[in-house]
Amino acid sequence: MKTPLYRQIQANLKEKITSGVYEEGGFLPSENELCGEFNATRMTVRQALNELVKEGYITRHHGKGSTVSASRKSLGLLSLKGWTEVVIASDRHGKTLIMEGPKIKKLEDAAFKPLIDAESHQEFIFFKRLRSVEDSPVMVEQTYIPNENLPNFINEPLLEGSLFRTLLIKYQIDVQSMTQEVRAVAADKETANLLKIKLKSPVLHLLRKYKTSIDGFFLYSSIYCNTEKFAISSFN
Amino acid sequence: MKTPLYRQIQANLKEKITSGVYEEGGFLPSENELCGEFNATRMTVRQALNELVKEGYITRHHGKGSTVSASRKSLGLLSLKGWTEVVIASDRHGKTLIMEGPKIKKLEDAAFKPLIDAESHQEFIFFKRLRSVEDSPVMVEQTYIPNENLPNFINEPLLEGSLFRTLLIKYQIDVQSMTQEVRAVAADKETANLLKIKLKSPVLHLLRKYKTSIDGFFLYSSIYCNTEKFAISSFN
DNA sequence: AGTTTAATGTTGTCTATACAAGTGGTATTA
DNA sequence: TAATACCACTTGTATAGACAACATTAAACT
Repeated sequence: MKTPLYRQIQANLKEKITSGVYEEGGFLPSENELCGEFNATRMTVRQALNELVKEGYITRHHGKGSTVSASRKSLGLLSLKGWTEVVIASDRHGKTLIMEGPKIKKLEDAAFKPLIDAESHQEFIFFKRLRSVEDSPVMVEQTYIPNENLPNFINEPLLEGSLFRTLLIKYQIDVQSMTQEVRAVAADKETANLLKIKLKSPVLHLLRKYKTSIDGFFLYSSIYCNTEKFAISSFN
Repeated sequence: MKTPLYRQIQANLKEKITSGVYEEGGFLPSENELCGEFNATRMTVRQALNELVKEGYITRHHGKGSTVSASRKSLGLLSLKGWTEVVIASDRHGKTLIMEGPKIKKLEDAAFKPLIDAESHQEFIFFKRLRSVEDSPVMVEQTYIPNENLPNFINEPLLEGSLFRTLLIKYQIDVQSMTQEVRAVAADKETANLLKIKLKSPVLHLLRKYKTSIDGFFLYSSIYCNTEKFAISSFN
């Protein structure tokens, strides 16, 4: 029932990366050093590092070492990284405006139906956030978080404005993977207003389901994104 | 210089999956059986299997075995799988119409510039294909393949109409990973005509760079996709 | 019959070790 | 000086084995 060692190492390193202990572009300790630090063998450390590669946090360099992933000109939103990390990593100035919530709400959005199993009866904590880069709005995100075992979540602000970081530090919930559906749609009136674009402009629509370290605990997110200035990038 | 054992196993299994030796939804041999078949240890076999998971070909089930990935209602195009595998896996009837090519062409499309290093002087084999599902056009794809060590490629048809499969079987080139940029754009005249949608309808634009088992051999692809009927899905 | 227990086969995690291969610096050599 | 050889350190690949956790089936026991 306890979390595997490599997951612990993974979460520990992720925390150090997102908190800035390991700087962007800088090197992580070598695998052997990490073995000592965590009392694990190299294969176990490597498994943790490979997970971080999959999530886009680090890059490995044969013969040299592992570096914290460098900035990318397009925002790496198709990867797992949360907004905050993405913006920091891309050397841009990002702002988040909370338009609505947090508040308790049922997940009635029909678009989510195919993603959800039996949990539709649940209550969720709801967010609606507008995110900008360099003062131009880029995306509108609606997030649904199951209202379970998250004491005081609604009342307290997010750590450094980051949802993922708050879940990791305050509640030991590590977001580990995601599935999503991607569409190009015409912006409706509200979305167009928020993003300051014309009605029916093409916007990217992302429908996401996040898997976490807690079994059965999923996050849901619906994102409308203006890709005129910033592309969305991904890598396998 | 020889390819690692786990890559060989990976390519071998991929071939068997795409050729139907292992049926969709069915089980692969167990890890221990594969160990015997390939004369490798379990860790090596597991590395091959994990790669196939990353590429979306198989799913692992603790205590049961690995199955060939089940059909998905939305087309899993954000994953690595090629069009042919995706359509087969989604139980739909897909057709591909070659609009232009194959022919020799330089890669002058400015959109690709940020993806390319020093290879812009190269000559490429060019394709333009229109792809339909159930007789409704879904995407237009322009593909650029370096014209190196691919004898007779232009003159002979693709194996079962699949580019990836042709490269794997005829030339032992295994497509292993991909980076891409994703945008929502308004359809231009030509694209709208091909996809049978209104001018300036929102379409998904994907700009891709595929990495292969041959060092320095990359494929490039520009895709316009109508997501009204079919969503694009991905998973990490 | 229905339930519990045991056995077996599967994937998941982890240890310990070894050698190959890429990188960068230092010492040696021509 | 300039090229070469060597060394130390890194990650990549692979072996061999062990135990844990999960799933399914068969056997044993009410």
